[in-house]
Amino acid sequence: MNSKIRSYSRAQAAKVTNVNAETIRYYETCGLLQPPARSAGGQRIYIEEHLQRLIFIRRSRELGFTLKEIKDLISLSDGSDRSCSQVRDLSVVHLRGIKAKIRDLKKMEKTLADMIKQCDANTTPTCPIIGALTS
Amino acid sequence: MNSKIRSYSRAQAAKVTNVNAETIRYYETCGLLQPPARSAGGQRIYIEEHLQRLIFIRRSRELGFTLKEIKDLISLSDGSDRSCSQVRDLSVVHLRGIKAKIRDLKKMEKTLADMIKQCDANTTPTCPIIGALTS
DNA sequence: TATAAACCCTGTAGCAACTACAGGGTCAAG
DNA sequence: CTTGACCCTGTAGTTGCTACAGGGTTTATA
Repeated sequence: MNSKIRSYSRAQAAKVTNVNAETIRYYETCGLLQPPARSAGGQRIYIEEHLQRLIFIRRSRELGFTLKEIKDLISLSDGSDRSCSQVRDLSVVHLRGIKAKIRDLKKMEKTLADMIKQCDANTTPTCPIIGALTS
Repeated sequence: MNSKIRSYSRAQAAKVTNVNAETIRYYETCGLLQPPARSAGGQRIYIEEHLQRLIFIRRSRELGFTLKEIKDLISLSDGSDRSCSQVRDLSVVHLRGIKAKIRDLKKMEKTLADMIKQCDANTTPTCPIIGALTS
């Protein structure tokens, strides 16, 4: 027993999660990150749970989700008083959007891969990347 | 012959591309969209090429790319004086990022799909979505 | 062909999501 | 017990839009 909980300062949390230290504070004011405990002197003390959520937020942002959408997604897992059918409906909506994003990214992926192949073959690169997402 | 080029007002372009009319003007000031021809009265006249680029920009934004990154991607195809190896290197970098995004989205997709299945089975949803992108 | 509705122009101001100070307090290593 | 690295709050700046305001243009229609 006696398992100590590892804690982190803001700078440490920033380093581990790769989220800017100021941004961490911002997410707290937005209600995206639950306010952490404070030291006697008033400094924030983060734990693993905060780090996990920060990583989730960062990766979701990188995938083009808005903070509102991320709040929505988080609320699916934070035990808020939501009925099973509400969870289902919200999930279905987001799942549709995610599938569309995967489709678009795969088109881009193919276009770039082809472009690299062309370059490797030393043929003139026509680089038709715009076409990838217009059809 | 005598094939007429179909042209569009800003509002028409906005409707077709699903990009806000003000945003279209913004992209022009940013140098993301080439300035279109103007009517005698000074109003912008867009053609197909503009619409294609606008759709590309919108979809890329939805996928989390910054305007700078999009400018970069566009420059791969606009015949700028870039060497084949430069095109290759830029493509490789972006390809890596795109593959990572696809991986993350697939994790989210699986998590949400599982959640929906759970809900359909009427079991208590534990909704572990945060875990999806933390590992 | 007059005239009104619907659109466009530029410029500027507002919003979301950060990011970066300023001016001061806290903490821990030496 | 000091000194440097960090933290606090608040505010101001940046990016990427988005929405006016005040005026000109276009077009449908009477």
